[in-house]
Formats: sequence, C-alpha cells, structure tokens
Amino acid sequence: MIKNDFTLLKRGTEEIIPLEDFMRKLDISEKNNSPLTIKAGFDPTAPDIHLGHTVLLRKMKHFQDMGHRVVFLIGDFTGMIGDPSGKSETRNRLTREQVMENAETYKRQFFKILDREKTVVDFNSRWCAGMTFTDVLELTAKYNVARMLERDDFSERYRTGKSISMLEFMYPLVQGYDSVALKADVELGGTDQKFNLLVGRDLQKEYGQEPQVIITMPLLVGLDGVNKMSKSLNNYVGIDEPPREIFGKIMSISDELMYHYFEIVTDIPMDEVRSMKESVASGALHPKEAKVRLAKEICAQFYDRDTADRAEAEFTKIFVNRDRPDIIDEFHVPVGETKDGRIWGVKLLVIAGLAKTNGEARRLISGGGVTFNSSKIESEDFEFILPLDGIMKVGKRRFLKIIG
RNA sequence: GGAGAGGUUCCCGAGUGGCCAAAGGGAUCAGACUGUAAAUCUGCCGGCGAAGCCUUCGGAGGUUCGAAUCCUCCCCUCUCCA
Repeated sequence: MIKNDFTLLKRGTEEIIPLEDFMRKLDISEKNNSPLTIKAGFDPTAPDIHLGHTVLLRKMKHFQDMGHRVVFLIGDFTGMIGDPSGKSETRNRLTREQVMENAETYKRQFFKILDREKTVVDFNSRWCAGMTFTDVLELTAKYNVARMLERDDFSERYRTGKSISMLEFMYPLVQGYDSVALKADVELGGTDQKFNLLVGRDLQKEYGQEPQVIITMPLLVGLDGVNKMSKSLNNYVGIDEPPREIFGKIMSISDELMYHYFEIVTDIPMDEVRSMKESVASGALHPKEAKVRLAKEICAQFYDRDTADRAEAEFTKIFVNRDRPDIIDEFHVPVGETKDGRIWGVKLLVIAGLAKTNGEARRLISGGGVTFNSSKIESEDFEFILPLDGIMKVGKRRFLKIIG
C-alpha cells in the first residue's frame, strides 16, 4: 500500500531535481500502487556510522514507511578496486572478506533506523564484476569528457593542472551505471554527490530508461558547529554510543545549531520547530528545554522513549545535581601494580585508561580535574593507599569505580 | 625536459649553527562563569616516577665540540616555462 506524504519527503532536502518529475512519479506510484525504487549508495570503507549518516538513512526510512522499495547499495566493487581520489594517499583496496565484514557492521548499525524487513541490501559487484571490456567501452561511449569536467573538483584540478586519473573518471560512470542496473526511480545522496547522481540520470536515458529523480541532503554540521560531522574531526555522535553519551553530546551543541538538527535529524513537525524557535527568541522558552527535547528525540531513535527518559534523568543527576551516575564501570587494580600497599595516582589513571600517558594524567591532576570520592587530588605525587573502593571522576563526565 | 619555491610538533605557521621540545594562532584537554549553549578568562598542551634523560623539525648520510638551521644524495608538494 503506497501512501505518500510529500511534505515529509521534501523536509530537510537540499534539492530535488526535477521536482515536477518527482511529484509525477509519486502520483503514479500511489495510483497504481506500485512502489518506487529508491537507491542510496554507500562506500564500504567506513563502516562507523554517526548521526551525520542518519540524515540520509532517515530519508530512506521516510520512503520505506510510505511503501516504497528502498535499496541500500554497497559499493563493494568500487571498494575493491581502490579509489585514488584527490591527491591524498591511495585508498587501500579491500578484500572480499573485509567488504563482507564491513557490510555486516553496516547492517547492524543501519537497521537501528531502517526497517530490516523492508530494506533490500545489494552489492554493485553483482553486475560490475561480470562486465566485459566491451561492456565497459560501451559504457564510456555514453558519456563525454566535457561533461565530466563540469564536476567541480575535476574542473578545479584540470584548471590548476593537477592530476586526474582515468580511474577517477570512471567512478561517476560506475555509480551512474548502478542506477541503470537497479532501474532506480529516485537516488538519494549528500550534496557532495550531486554530480554523480546527475550522471546516473544521463546514463539511464542512454540506456533507454526513464531518468531517476535525484534528491540531495545537506551535510550535518558537527558538534563544533563549524565543520561537517565526521569521525576524523571528532565532532560526531556515534550511532552505537550509549544513551547518556548521545544525550550529553547533543546537549553540548550550540543553541544556534539545534534548529538545524531538529530539521534534518528529527521528524518533529516544522511548524512546531519554528514556534519553539520563536518562543526561545522571546524568552518564553528556555533554550535548554528545547535542547533537552532534541536530545531525547535523537536518543529515542537509536533506543526507545524509556531509555531516552532515563538518559535525561541521568543527565540531570550528573550535571544539574552534580551527583554521579547510577551505573559506573568498575576497574580492579591489578595486584602487580601496587607497591607496599600503595599506588601512585598518576599511574592508576593510566592503567585504568582514564589517561593515555603519565603526562596527561599529571596535567589532569594539576589542572584540578581529578577527584576521588568527591575530594580533589591535589598533587601529582599523590599515592592511594589500599584497600580502595571509591569513585574516580575525571573531568565533568568520566566516572570509574576503583576497586583494589 | 628547463627555472624557481617549499616540506617544522594534531592543524596553520615562525625559526637560517648553541639561549630550541622549537615563537604566535587554532584545535583538543582541564579549571572558572553558565544551561556540559555561545562569548569570555585561566592553565596545560612530545615521552619518561621528571634531577635529569630520551625521541622529534620529509628520508638517508656527512661537516661540526654542537644541526630544524650548513653540505651531498634521494623522496614528495607547489609555481612558472616547454
């Protein structure tokens, strides 16, 4: 049963090209009760999913909930060749085993958002691996260099005389051909994928298919409020993180940024989001309250409402009431690390994993960031005397129960 | 193929023989103030149980009492010319 909700589908999108075709396709699918094939491709090299990736996943979910056929395409073939993109280091080629392993990791994380039963997972090696050189030449004949050079990064590199490998040139073609192979009606991607998605349209036309509609989604701004969310910049919220981490990280974003998050990573109606923004501006609503709602909403997506409520309760407990969490990991001091029934505080922080090096541990202590059972460790030379049983707190949010 | 510029600690960037674990800025981290917001202020910011020692300035050698700094070769990046 197809039931489209155009407002929801359009929400948070950057561009829909062409919009008229999209409306028409939606119309027809509902009339004939025939689902559209929605394609979204993923690179098999980075299986650690964060909130930024969910922008796309959530859009896939919207389509899925309305009865459409969502294809989660893993670019295993391209991943196994290795992409020399840009001037940075050549990306490692992945083995078949690595790809399959990453695919499993993907599934485990993605099905927190997508409906496992309704998602088609496919691999582009299914059609790419069997192509003959003739097939490939035929494919290259269907596109031309001038068009390819229109892509921003290619034109920029061409203009400044930097190298563009033939293989890189092939990538958009392979991705576009995937749309042909899948007979995609719609392809989703980040704004940075716009060119590749458009190639898919052109190729479909060349192969006698109706061209796909492309929908681009904005990149989610990271916790720092400046750069796009990415693991390497450490400004991300991991999809696998515990509820209290997710809750806490969302609470740490700037007030400005939260509306951006409301729009693209929640389904709270935009009218409501706008009125929240107005209430905050007029002083009727404390911005913190709005952010709590956001944090709970996101938490509930990866877990459930109850867990989200508990995460909030714990947040209040720790940061508002300056209490400690209910559940704290334990660390047992290894016998061999003690000397005459004592252990050096700096060393304890390191072996417990609360600091990477002695230097870092010293800095934490001298900076006043370490307490044991609520009393501050004043000196870098401080030694704990066993037996020990208490709570070590490092910084504002790291707790560890020390037993020894 | 020719001419020139350059590769410095997580990032940007100063440093042209000892005073250099290397200015300054940014990021991270910790502290204050808050609402774990923003802004601001403070401290720390290679490793070592820290006196001192060890490793670091593209790579390998060399000169020197002493090298991020000088020499040789190599690798890489950029600019201009062909």
